[in-house]
Amino acid sequence: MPELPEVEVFRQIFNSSALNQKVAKVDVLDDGILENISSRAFEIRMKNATFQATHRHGKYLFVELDTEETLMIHFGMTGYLEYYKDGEEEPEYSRIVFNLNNGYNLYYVCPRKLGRVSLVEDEADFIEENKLGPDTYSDEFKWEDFREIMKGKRGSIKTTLMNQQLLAGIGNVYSDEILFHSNIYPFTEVNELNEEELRTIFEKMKMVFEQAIKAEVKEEKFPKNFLLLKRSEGEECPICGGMIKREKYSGRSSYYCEAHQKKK
DNA sequence: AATATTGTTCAGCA
DNA sequence: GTGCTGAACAATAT
Repeated sequence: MPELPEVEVFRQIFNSSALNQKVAKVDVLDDGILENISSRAFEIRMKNATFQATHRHGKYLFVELDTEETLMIHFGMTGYLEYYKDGEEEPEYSRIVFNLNNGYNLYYVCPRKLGRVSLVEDEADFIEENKLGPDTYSDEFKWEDFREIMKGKRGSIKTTLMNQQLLAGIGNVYSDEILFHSNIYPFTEVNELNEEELRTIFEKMKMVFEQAIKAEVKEEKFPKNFLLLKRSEGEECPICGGMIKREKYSGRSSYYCEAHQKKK
């Protein structure tokens, strides 16, 4: 479930491993992952490039190269990165292998092949072309911006939070988590929420992301009062002891506490 | 064997 | 234009 915190942790792992390394050779094992570029062109243009810097926007990871291009990585629902010394066994479901000059390999692994990788000219242009909203964990993203985005919206708060064109980075799991800590029922209409409730959602969003990144998105390191450890019908709410319910919405499961996230 | 899972995109409809 | 729903994409775990 690579949402904003997972991608941020992937970025940090990338920074402490592959950053500043030079690509000796790239193997594309499945060209269905590549977007707008052939595997042959990708392999040629990546060869001898050096990874210079990383940025994240929402669920997207960007790696600036020393060529005039930027590597764009999106993880879909099941993607992740692995970094192993050459000679060790290749992870199952590897789709792209970056052989590096330092004798290590960086693997883009994606069992369900819903991720996308591409080379783009410019990160800012990519964000604009894809009409992505502001990154919700950026320091530049303030309460006033959030309030402005929510103004006049009609749909449910959960769908609105997950709309990448409004806000970049929140998916199914973390939208549930944010609303859980905000004491708000996920299918409340945005226009039914008052300013105080919106403010709470904004604050909890920052808190949830900060905690998740601090925990390196490892289950055992999460605060014990997090819903994502209890995503199953009938579990006990770690905040109030109420019952955790599940509701299907457009093919996705939402979990919430019946007792402290009441319908309006 | 059937179902749930996860993110994005798109078609069809109100 | 906005928002909702379901389907499609892929492959696995239960």
